[in-house]
Amino acid sequence: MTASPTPTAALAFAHHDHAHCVGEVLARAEAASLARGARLTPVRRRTLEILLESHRAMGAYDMLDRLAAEGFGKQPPVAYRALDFLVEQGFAHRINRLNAFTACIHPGEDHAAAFLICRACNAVAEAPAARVRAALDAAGAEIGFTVERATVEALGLCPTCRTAA
Amino acid sequence: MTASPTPTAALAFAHHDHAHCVGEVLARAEAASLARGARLTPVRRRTLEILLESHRAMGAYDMLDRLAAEGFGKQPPVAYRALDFLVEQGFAHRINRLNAFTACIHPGEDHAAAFLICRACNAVAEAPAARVRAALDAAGAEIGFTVERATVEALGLCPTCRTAA
DNA sequence: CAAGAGATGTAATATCGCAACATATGGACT
DNA sequence: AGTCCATATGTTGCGATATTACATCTCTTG
Repeated sequence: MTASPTPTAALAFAHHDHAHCVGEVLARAEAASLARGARLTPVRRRTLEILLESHRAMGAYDMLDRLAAEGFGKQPPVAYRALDFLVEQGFAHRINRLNAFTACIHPGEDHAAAFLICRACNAVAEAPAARVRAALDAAGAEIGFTVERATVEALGLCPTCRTAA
Repeated sequence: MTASPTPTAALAFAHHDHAHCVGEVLARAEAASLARGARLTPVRRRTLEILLESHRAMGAYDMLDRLAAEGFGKQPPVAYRALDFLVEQGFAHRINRLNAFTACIHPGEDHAAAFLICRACNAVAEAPAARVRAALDAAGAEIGFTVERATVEALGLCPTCRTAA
C-alpha cells in the first residue's frame, strides 16, 4: 500500500491561493524557527517546501524518494527526522490513519486541527477544531485526564464525491 | 517498538468491576452477533476475551502470540482478521497512535468514543465522546464534508501520573 | 582553536500489515 | 443424505512502515 493519495487528490476541498500556501507559510515557518531558536536547516526546509508544494498527504517514503533525488540522504531516518522536526514545531501534522504527513495550513496559530479524509478520493482537508478540542478537554477533565495533544481524524465524503454519488 | 503498554498499565483510570467487563461485555457481544447474523466463532470470541481480560491496548502481534499459544493459527492474518471483525462489529476499537486494539467498554451503544492515552504510563481510557463527535460533525458540515467515522485520540497525563509529577 | 551539542548520513533490522492461495466448515437446497 | 455455495481458517510470502546504533560533519560557544 502506498500511503499517499492519488496524484490528483487535492489537499483542501475549497479553492485557495496555492502560491500563498507555499510562500507565506514557508516565510512564517522561517520566522517562527528563528524566534524559537530552532534550526530550519536545508533538508528540513526543503521537506516542508515539498509538503507544501505537493499539497497533499505524503508518506515518509514518498518524501524520502524526493529528498534522495535531490541529493539528500537515501535512508529512512532522513525523511523521518525532518518530518518529525516539522511536526514538533507545528509546521506539519501527522495523519495516523494514512501513515502520512501534511503541511500545516496555519502554523503558529491556535493549532487545534481536525482532518477530514474523503474515503472516495483520498483528499485531506485540515479543519479548524477549536470546538472539538474544547469538547475533548472537557471529556478528559471529567475523569481527571489532562489533554496535551489530540489527534482528530474523520473519514467520510467530501462535497465533490458526495454529489457524484 | 512494542505496541502494547507496560504490563501494569490499566485500561481505565477509574476503578471498575473487572469481572463485569469480561462477562457482561462478552455476553452482549454474543447477543449482538446472533441478532445481526454475524458469527462469533471460537477465534473471534477468544480474541475478544483476551482483549477484555488483558484490559489494555494490545498490538496485533501480541494477540497473535496469545492465539498461537492456544492452538490457533500462527500467522499474522489470524490475528488481524479476528481483530478486524471485532472492530467492524463495534466490539473493539483500533488505536492508530499505538498500532493497537482495545475492547469496547460499551458495545452496541451510542458509540462515539474518544481515547485518552497517558504518555507516562501508557494507560488507555475510553471516554464518551458524543459532544466531541457533534463538534466534529459541525466542523465538517461547514465545508460540506459528511463525517462517517471518527478517530479521536488524546495524548496527555492520567490523574495518577499527574499527581506523581 | 578546542570542546560540546546538534544535525546528517548510513547500515542493518525490527515491526506492522496485507494479498493470494489452499483447505476446511457450516448451512441451504435438492 | 448429498451437493453446492458462502464464509471462515490457515499458510506462504512479501511489501510498507519505522527505529536503533553508529560514524561523521558542522555549527556555536567559550
